[in-house]
Order: sequence, then C-alpha cells, then structure tokens
Amino acid sequence: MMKQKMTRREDYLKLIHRLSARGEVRGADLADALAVKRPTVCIYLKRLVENGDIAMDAHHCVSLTEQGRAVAEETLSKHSLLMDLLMELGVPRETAAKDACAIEHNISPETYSALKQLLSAKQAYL
Amino acid sequence: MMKQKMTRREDYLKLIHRLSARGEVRGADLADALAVKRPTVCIYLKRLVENGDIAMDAHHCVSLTEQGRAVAEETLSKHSLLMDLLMELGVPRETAAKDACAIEHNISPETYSALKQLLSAKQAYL
DNA sequence: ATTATATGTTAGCTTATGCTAACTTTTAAG
DNA sequence: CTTAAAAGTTAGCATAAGCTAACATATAAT
Repeated sequence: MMKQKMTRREDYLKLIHRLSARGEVRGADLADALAVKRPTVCIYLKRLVENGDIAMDAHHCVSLTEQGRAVAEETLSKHSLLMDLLMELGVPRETAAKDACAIEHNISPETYSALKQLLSAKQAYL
Repeated sequence: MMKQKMTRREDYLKLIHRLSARGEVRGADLADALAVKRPTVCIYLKRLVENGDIAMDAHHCVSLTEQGRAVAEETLSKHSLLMDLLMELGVPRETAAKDACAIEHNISPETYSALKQLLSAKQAYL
C-alpha cells in the first residue's frame, strides 16, 4: 500500500490527532488549520482513507486508524523534541515552531535519538 | 523575480558550486549527481538562467552568478554546520549527510545561529 | 572527414498538491 | 416544514518536478 508519495500525510495525521482530543474532526476544521481550501482537503482525505490512515463515519467525522495514530504520534514526538530543543537553545517559540514543522518529516531515527540525548543533557543543567 | 516556487533551487546551486571547483560543469554531470534525467536538468537550468542564478556559455558550461553563488554558499554553510553537529552528536556520516540535505533548506537564521553556538560549545570540550 | 559516442533539447505524458466555480447535501433556524 | 447557512463534493484548471522517446548537436576516434 501507498505506492504514491504523500508529502503532506504527516501534516494531516498530526493535525487530526491534535484536533481529535477536542472533539469531532471535520474537513472544514482541517482546511482552516492547514490553510488550504475545502476541496483540497476533501480529496486528500479520500487518499488517507484508501491508505488506511483514517476512517470517516456517516457524518463525515474523521478518526485515525491504528496505523494513522502511530504515524501521527511519531511525528508529534519529533515535533515536540525539535521545539523543545530549539527553544532550549534560545530560538523564539514562533520560529522554533515553524522550523520544527519543516524539519520533523526529515529526521532519521539516529538523529532523533541523538537530539533527544542532547536535550536531556541540556535540561540536566537546570 | 522568482514568483514561482523552486524547491530544488538550492540543490542545483550547491552542486554547481561544488563541481565548479573541479572544472567545467555540464548538464550531464548535474543529472548524474542529482539522480535525475538530462531533460529534467535541461529544463531546470533554463529556469535558473531566467532567475539570474546561473549563466551558460556557448559550450553549455554552467557558472554561478553573484546571486547564485551567494545562495549556494549560504546553503553550503548550513549543510556543513548540520553535518558537523550531527556527527559531533554521534550520527553516522552517511545518515548525517542525508539528514543535513533534507533539513538545510528549512532552517531560519535564528536556528542557524543557535546551532552554530551549540557546535562551538560542544567542540570546546575537545 | 566520417562515423560513433556523448550531450543537449523538444514534445508529450505523469503525479502531487493546490485553486475556483458550481453543485449537492447536511445542519440549523425560523 | 421550509428556508438559510455550513459542509462536502465534482469538474476543470494550474504549477512544480519528474519521466520516456525521439531528435539535434557537439566531441572524440578511427
């Protein structure tokens, strides 16, 4: 499954995960948060369903599958780590968030654990 | 100029800069190094010319303009910093290179200087 | 010089992501 | 219940980056 590239996959799953905590997730919410139009979301959600990342009920409410949740959580943990680390290094929150979003999709497991260790070491000084 | 997105721009300029040090740069070299086909390079080079990043002489040899060189050097410095830092943190060279290539296009000036400082501090322990 | 190889270019297609305009379907008010 | 607002969907288009096949031109060998 997933022969095609889906470069925005993690963005959608991460967002759905976040929004799920606050209640029902609808396409319009995703469009607003991702700053894209509703038709764009509509089409992408179909692909995520086909890909087994999400499910949609009769009322168009979106939920993550096991697979989708795993990807979302992995992405979120990379995001948090990068945010925390950059802020620890003095990068302003807004900038750190922007950079973390761009970087999180592209760090290897090795880099992830190296950065995690680094952050622990840094925080040990508090 | 440059209304359009050119997501691979920095990759081309960085590579042209590197190859220039070793002699004439031709499209075929770029295609090999970027792992894309020649028509793809041919078309992209036209865009880089239009964009004022490179110039091409009568023998199709590519050279950077001032503007292109500036971008190339900026990208290279981000790349080196990321490589050095990741390796300092114990990430294997190959992996560090791959991650650096993916990340280098997306770090803000703030993050750049924060990481630079971090690297200096790390290296001070040697 | 003539052939052979390497390089460059064009045309036409593909995929991923995005858009607008128009339409349908829900949901919510009245 | 009937209408108005919100949400979802479809159709048709655009742009960025890539591909192959076919053709052109330049470089190198004989």
